[in-house]
Amino acid sequence: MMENVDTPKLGDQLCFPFYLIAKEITGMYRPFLEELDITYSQYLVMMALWEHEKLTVTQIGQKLHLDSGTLTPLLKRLEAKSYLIRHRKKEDERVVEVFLTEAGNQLQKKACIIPAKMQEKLNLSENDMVELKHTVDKLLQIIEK
Amino acid sequence: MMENVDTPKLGDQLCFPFYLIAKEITGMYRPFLEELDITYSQYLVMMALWEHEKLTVTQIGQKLHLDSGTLTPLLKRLEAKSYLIRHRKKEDERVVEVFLTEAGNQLQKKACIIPAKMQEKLNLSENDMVELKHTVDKLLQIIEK
DNA sequence: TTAAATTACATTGTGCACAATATAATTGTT
DNA sequence: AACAATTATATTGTGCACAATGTAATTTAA
Repeated sequence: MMENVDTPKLGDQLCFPFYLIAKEITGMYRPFLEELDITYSQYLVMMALWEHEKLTVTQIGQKLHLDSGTLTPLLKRLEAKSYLIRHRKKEDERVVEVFLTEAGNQLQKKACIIPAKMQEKLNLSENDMVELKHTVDKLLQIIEK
Repeated sequence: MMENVDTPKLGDQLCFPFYLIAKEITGMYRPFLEELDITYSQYLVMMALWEHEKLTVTQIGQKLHLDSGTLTPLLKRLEAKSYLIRHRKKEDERVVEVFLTEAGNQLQKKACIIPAKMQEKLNLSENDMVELKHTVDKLLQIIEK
């Protein structure tokens, strides 16, 4: 096993399965999210706002590991759909605060079914789910060291 | 645990850690791949070619789970760097064959160190590595059902 | 208190990823 | 042989993801 270590092969490495899984999982979300007219990344932002209601761009970036180059246009699209409002803070005009709107709050109710739908699609036992989450969180800690 | 199941939260779900891990891992490859002047996706294509030398666009797409909309421009960029050559098959002009060039073959020698460098960066025990690969491959099978 | 450094976003440019559509060649059917 | 269906790739358009750079506001320090 692992013969010919000096040739990088698709099947040998950890990176490729993770790349694939991330793609496949976001693909599995797509049909559900299309009904809400949002993308997967937009869903991540909305989840952050459902938990906090008001966040600065920097705070969202820290939570999602995204920079302003990604977030600024993404937030503008969510604002265009009126799921949130952006405006600069009075006390410090450098920071842009992002507020959940009523429409954004309503969206949460539609989104509630998504986790259950996904769990159904994945069809993992509660046990496998917990184990997998544990493994993955451990790896995340290592990576974020 | 898992209180308040009807609100999708970042921390509760499997999708977000996988999204993060995939991003972080490709980010870890970036400095090594920059030395070869290729991106992570281009590295995947090159790995496929190092194993086979000649592949059609469809075959590459099947291996990497990518469609022609992604592959065509990507392959053109690799061709511009002269790591591969594309041309249509004589017997069936619909299919484009992709050939590894000598420069592409030379690139493999530079790439050989990458897996070891990555393993070092991740700093996982051989045991953790095997266990993780097993978990991940199992999930991939479920997803690809 | 003014210059320098830092902070927070925005902008620009490159490169995926994928849906939808287009095009051209081949294959299958009658 | 002629037409329809299929196949393989290309094109177009949208939306991330991220590096590099720009800009304006704030903070720090001499």
